[in-house]
Amino acid sequence: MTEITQVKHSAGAKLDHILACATQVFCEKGYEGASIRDLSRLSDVSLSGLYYYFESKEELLFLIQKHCFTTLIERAQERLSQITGDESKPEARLRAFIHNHVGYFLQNSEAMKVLSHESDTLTEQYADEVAEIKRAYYHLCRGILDELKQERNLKRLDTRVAVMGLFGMMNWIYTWHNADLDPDAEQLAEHMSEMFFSGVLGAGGRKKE
Amino acid sequence: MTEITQVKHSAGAKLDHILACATQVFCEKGYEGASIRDLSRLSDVSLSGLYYYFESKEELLFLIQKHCFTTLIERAQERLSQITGDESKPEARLRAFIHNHVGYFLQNSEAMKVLSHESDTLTEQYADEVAEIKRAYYHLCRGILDELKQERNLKRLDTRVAVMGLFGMMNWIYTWHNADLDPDAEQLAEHMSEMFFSGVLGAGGRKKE
DNA sequence: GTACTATTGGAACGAACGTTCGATAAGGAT
DNA sequence: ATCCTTATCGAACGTTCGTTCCAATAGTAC
Repeated sequence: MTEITQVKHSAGAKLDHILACATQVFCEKGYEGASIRDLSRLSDVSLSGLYYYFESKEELLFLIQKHCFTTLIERAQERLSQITGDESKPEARLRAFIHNHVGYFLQNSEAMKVLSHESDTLTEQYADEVAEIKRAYYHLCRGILDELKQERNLKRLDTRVAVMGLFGMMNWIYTWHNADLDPDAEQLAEHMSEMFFSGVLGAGGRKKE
Repeated sequence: MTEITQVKHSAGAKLDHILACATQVFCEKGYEGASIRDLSRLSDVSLSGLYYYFESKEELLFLIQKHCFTTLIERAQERLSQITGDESKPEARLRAFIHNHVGYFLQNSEAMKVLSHESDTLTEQYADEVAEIKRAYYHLCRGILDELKQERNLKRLDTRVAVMGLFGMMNWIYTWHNADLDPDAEQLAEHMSEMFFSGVLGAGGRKKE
C-alpha cells in the first residue's frame, strides 16, 4: 500500500530512457556486475547526472522490476477479463494466462531476464513491494488451476507444485531461447500449454481428444 | 579435452573445505556480490592464504560448477545403466533421469543454485569446459526423449522445447522449494514426472491408464 | 534585463574489491 | 646445521565501486 517511489516529474521521457538502458546493462552483466558507470556510458548521461533521476542503484532495479511486473499482471487481468461465456472455463483461462506470460516474456526479454534472474536481489521495502505483486500474480494463476482441479476432479494434483512447475518452464526460457532458431512466442506458448495440460505423451497426432 | 585446472596437491581436505564455504557464500550473495573477504571470514582462512589453493575467484566458481555437474552426470549415467530388460524403455529411463536430477538437486541445493543461477557467469575456457559438460547432459536427456517420441509416434512433440521445459521445471525449484513445507525429493520427482508425461489433466484418480 | 528553478557534469569522497608481496614458520632430508 | 618445500598470514597495491558536492548551464516568468 505504501508508495516508496517519488519520481521527480512524472512521465519523464529521460527517465524512461535511463530505465531502458539500465535494463540492458543489468541484463548483460547482472545487477551486481553492472556499474553505474556502465549505465552512464550507455545512456550518455553523466555519472552524477543520473542521480537526478533516481536515488540509488537499488531503486533503479526496483523501478524496472515493478514496472515490468505490474504491466505483466495488468495485461494478464485484461486478457482474462475478455474471456466470456463458454470459453471462461478454467482451461481456456489458463491457456490465455500462459500465452500472455510467454508472449510478454519474449517481447520484453531483457526486462524479464532481469526480473527472473534478480528475483532475490532487492532488500527491505523494495523487496516487500515486489514480493507483493509477485504473490498476487502467483495467486492469480493458482486460483485458476484450483478451479480446474475441482472441475475435472483431479484428485492427485498438487496445484502449488504444478504452478511452480509451470512458472519454471516459462521463466527458464530466457536461458535457452534463440529468436533465430526456436519457435516464436505464439508457437512456444502453444507447446508449453500442451505440455502443461497433457504432457509429452499427449503429443500424438489427434487434434484434441 | 584440455585440462585447465592444476590443483596443487590432489584431494586436499582443506581445498574441499574452502570449496564448501565458497559454495555457501556464492549461494547466499551471488558470485558477483560475494567477496573473497566473505569467504575468508567464513572459512577461517586468511585472505592471502586462500590464494594458495586457487588462482582466482573465477577458478573457484569453475571448480564448484565442474565438480557439481560432473557428479550429477555421472550419477545419471550410473543410474541409467542399472535399468535393464523391459524396464529399459524410454519412459522408465526418463523417469530415472528426472528422479536423479531432482534428488541431487535437493540434496545439494546450495551448489545446484550456484550452478543454475551462475550458468552464464564464467568466461573463456572456463565457460567452454562447463558448457561442454552441460551439452553432454542435455543430449543425454534429449536422446532418451527422442527414443520415446519414436516409440510412441509422438508426431507433434518438439523434443528440444520439451527438454528445455523439463529442465526449467526442475532448475526453477531452488527459487521456491521449502524443505519444511514442500514435498521431499522423491515425491517431488514423482509429481514432476507425472506432469511431464501426462500433464495436469492426467492427475485424476486412476493409477495408470 | 533579473530571478528562479530544473537540469547537468567534472571532480572527488571513502569504502570495498581482487590480487600480490614479503616475511615467517614448520617439517623433513641431507 | 643447512637447505628446500609446503603452508600461512599481515599489510599493502592499484582499481573500481556507489554516491556526493558544487559549480555551471538552460529555460521560463517577471
